[in-house]
Amino acid sequence: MYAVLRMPRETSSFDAGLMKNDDVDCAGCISSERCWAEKVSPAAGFLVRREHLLAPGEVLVRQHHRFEGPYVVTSGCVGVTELRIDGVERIVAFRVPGEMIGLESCHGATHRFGAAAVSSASVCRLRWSAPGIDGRSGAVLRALLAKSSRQLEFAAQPWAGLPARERVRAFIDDFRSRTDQPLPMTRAQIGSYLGLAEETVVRALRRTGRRGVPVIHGR
Amino acid sequence: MYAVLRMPRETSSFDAGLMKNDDVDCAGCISSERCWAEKVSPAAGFLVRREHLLAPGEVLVRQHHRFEGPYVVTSGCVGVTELRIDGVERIVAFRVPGEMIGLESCHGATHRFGAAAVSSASVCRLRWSAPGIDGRSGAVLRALLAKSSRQLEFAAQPWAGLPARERVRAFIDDFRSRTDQPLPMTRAQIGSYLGLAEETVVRALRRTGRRGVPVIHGR
DNA sequence: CGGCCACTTGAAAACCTTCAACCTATGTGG
DNA sequence: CCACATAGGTTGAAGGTTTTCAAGTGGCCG
Repeated sequence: MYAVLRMPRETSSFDAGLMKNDDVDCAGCISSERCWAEKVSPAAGFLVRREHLLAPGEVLVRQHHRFEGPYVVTSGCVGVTELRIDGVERIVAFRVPGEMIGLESCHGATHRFGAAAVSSASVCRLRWSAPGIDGRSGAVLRALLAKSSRQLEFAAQPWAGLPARERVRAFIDDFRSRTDQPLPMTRAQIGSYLGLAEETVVRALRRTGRRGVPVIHGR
Repeated sequence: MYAVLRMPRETSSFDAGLMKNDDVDCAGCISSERCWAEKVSPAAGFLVRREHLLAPGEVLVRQHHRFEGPYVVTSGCVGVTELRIDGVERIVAFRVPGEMIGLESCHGATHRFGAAAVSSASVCRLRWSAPGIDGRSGAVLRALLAKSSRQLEFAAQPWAGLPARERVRAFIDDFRSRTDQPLPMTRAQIGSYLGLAEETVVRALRRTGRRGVPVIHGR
C-alpha cells in the first residue's frame, strides 16, 4: 500500500475577513494573461469570484459536493484528491498557477474529485450556470477547451511502470517544468501521487542525489 | 520494465476503396447521439470526415505529426500511445465508441500522442481550423468541452499503487463500465497500459479467477 | 519541555520482473 | 492437406525491487 495521507483539516473561514471574496472581471486583473494564456477583453465573459487565501491543508472542494464552477489556481499549489472505496485518499494531481481545478466535473452536477491546498494557495472560481455555460462567450469556451486539452496532456503519467527512482525523477522534472516554485509537497504526498510508499520516495531521492529537495517542514 | 509492444504495422490504404472517406454532417447520422451525447441539429457545425475502417494494429495518428482535428471513435477500440525518450512505446489510454482521440492536442499544432487500432475500429475526424475552431458554433465547443471533461475523469488512473491483481481488476471493471464489447486487447497491451509485465498480467488474471478473459487470438 | 510532524534508516517479507521454456491456435506455403 | 512459422498466451524459478514494520532523528510550537 502506498503512502496514506493524514486527514485534511476542515475548511475554515480563515482570513475571510482580510481579503473579501469578490466578483471581478478577469480583464481588469494583472494576472489574467497567466490565467488564460491570452489577452482578456472586458465583457468577454471571464467573470470570476476571488476566493480567500487557502492555508496549507485547507480543503477547497469536497468530492461529490455540488459543482458550482471550475477554479483557476493563481498562487501556491493545490492537490486534487480522490477518496477510494477502500477509504484511502489519494492525490491524483497537483495544480500550480495557471492550471485548473474541477474541469473534469464540468459535465456533471457534482465534483468528481476533491481539492485541498498543498501550500498556501489562492484561487478564483469561474461564474458558471447549469447545465453548460451561459450562451454569452465563445471566447470563454475556447479558453476552457484549451485548458482542458492541456490538462489531458499532463494526465498521461509517463512514469507508469518505471522503477521508483525514475518515477520520482520524472515527477520532479515534470513539476519543475510547470512552475518555478520549490516543491511544496511532503514525501508522503509524492508517494500518494506516484503510487509509492513514503520510504521508497525517501530512498529514491537519496539515490538520485536529490537529497535536500525543498519541501515544507514543520507546520 | 513493463510489457514491450511489437512494432505496429504501417498505415495502409486497406479498404479505402470499399468505404470512401466522406464529409458528412453528424445531424444526418444515426450514431450522432452516441457520439455527442445530445441531439445534433443540422448546420450546428458537427461536420466530420468518415475515415476508412482501421485494421487491428493499424496506425491512425503518429505522434508529433500535424494536428488536423480530433477523432471520435465510432466502433471498435483504439489505443493512445506515447513513445518515450528511452524508445519504449507505451499505451496511455484505450478509447471506445463515443470517446475521443486527439483532444489533448487541440491547443497545439501537432499530435501529443499517437493512436493505433487495437481491434477493428472506425472513427470520424472533426473538421477543424487553426488555431481554434472557426467561430460558427458554440454547440460544438460545448460538446467538446464536455467530452474533454469526461476524459479528464478517466485519466485519474485510480489503480496507481495498488497490487497487480487489484490493478488488473480495476482496469477490467473500468473498461466494462465504458463499453459492453469484450476486452479486445492483448495481455501485453494491458501490461503496457498498467505498467506491469505481461506475465504479471497473466498471473493476476489467473488469481482473480478471470482466466479466459476474451481477447484477440491469433491474427 | 513535550508532542507532533516530517523525515530517515534498517531488516525482513512480500511482490514483481526477468529469463527461458513451452503450449496452442491460426494462417501460409509447399 | 500437412508442415511450419508466428503470435498470443502460460508457467516455473531466480533475482531484484518495493513494501512493511519498527525505530529513531530533529525542528517547531504550544
